[in-house]
Amino acid sequence: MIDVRLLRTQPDQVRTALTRRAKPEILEQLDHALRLDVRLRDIVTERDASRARINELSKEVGVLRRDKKDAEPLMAESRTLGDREKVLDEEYLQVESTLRDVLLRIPNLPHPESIDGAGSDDNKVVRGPLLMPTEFAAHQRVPHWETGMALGILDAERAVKISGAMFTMQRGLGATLARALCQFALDRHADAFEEIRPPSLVTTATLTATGQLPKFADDAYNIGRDDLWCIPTAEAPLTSMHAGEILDESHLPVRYMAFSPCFRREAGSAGRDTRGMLRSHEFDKVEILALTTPENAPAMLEEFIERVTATIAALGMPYRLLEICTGDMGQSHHRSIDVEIYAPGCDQWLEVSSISWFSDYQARRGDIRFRRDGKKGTEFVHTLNASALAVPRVWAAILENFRNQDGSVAIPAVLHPYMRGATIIPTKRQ
RNA sequence: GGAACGAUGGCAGAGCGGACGAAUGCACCUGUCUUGAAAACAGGAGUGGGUUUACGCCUACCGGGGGUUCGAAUCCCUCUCGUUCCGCCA
Repeated sequence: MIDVRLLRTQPDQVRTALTRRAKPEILEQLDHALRLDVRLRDIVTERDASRARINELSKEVGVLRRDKKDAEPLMAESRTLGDREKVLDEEYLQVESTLRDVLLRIPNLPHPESIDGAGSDDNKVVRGPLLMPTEFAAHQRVPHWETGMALGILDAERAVKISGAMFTMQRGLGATLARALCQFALDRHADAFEEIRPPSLVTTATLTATGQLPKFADDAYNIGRDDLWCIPTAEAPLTSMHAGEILDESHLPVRYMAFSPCFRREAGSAGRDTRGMLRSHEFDKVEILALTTPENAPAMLEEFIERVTATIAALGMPYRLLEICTGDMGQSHHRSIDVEIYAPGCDQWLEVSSISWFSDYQARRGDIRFRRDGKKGTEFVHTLNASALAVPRVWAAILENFRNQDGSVAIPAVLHPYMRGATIIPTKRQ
């Protein structure tokens, strides 16, 4: 959530920043919020004054009563004020919830260094491609779904039978490989991040804090009967761990990592990437996350970029980094960098990690604050997170990059420790 | 799922219609004392909102929401969560 005070005191600054997002309707929302804010403050002022008078009266009534004097006129005045207050209260609640709803839908201010652009075509490659061979062999130009089926490690048909379209299933060494990727990613960051195994179902408040709700409700699975949501990423539960808390500065940064399943309805993407492992309703991911002070956030972003890049590079596949432009950034994002791996079989750059800095946007929604040592008052923390590794796309890229001439697939050396001795996924006949 | 009890400041724990933002203890901060520390003594200290150039003033907050009342931490209703017991289960 953006800071309503900033909007109130520096409306032009906020307007200019959000204009960069290239979505005109945002500016209308700003004006709406501004109008509601004015009205809300009027109500609060009148309501507080009324309360003050009631408090005064009730004290006087107490005194008169004790002295056995007539207090009825004061009581009558108080009753009248009470009636008025009730009316104001109702309007306050109504205006306040409308304002909150409007504010929750206004996106974050982009970072000054984020590049301007209208959509994904304007994203800019800022590093790489690295580890890119001059050319790929013909046997690498086979899409992973064909290789996966041929090797018997991917069973898309049965996944569809069990769960419907856009679900997938790995078997045998394919399943082991998927789990190995998780274990590998977790181990890469265990030096600095506490491992969490969070719940996969969370409350509405939790998904609101990170920004998935209320605006993107259609993208998430809702368990209406119990008012719970399936997490689209571990970012949601990890961020909300400290919701409503005031942390000591000395405890920052807080660093967590988690393996979790991720559930996405993929509303609006029907027909896209339907084959294979590139887009599905459920997938596994290892996420890293930090809560930090505003001044330490840029360094944390750099650290996240280096950590994720090093993890991906260790797998030995071609990759590049993209700076996401203002028009393509997610609602909560202040700045984002994507890591993509090249998959020669389907000839696509696959997004396997998104590294994001949310400034205080999520912290304000989730009410996550910190207190500076020896200082009064509180400030909102900054949140950052990154996919350490998104399993299915990396899995797919491995099947394409490391496919041998005979159709078998070599397993990257860094994963060998997690593969029960396997170094290759052999063809069925072997 | 059933029953009982509970939820108060960083923690512990009083208060059960009026002077209660809330006793007391611990922890914390600042003084005095001390070469320094401890102890002792004195004092200070919560969060949000509104208003003010500012000192400040007002307001809300005793798990959440609603009600009764001139007035609610305190009475009533309701929800959530916790503990214990029973049932059921991985």
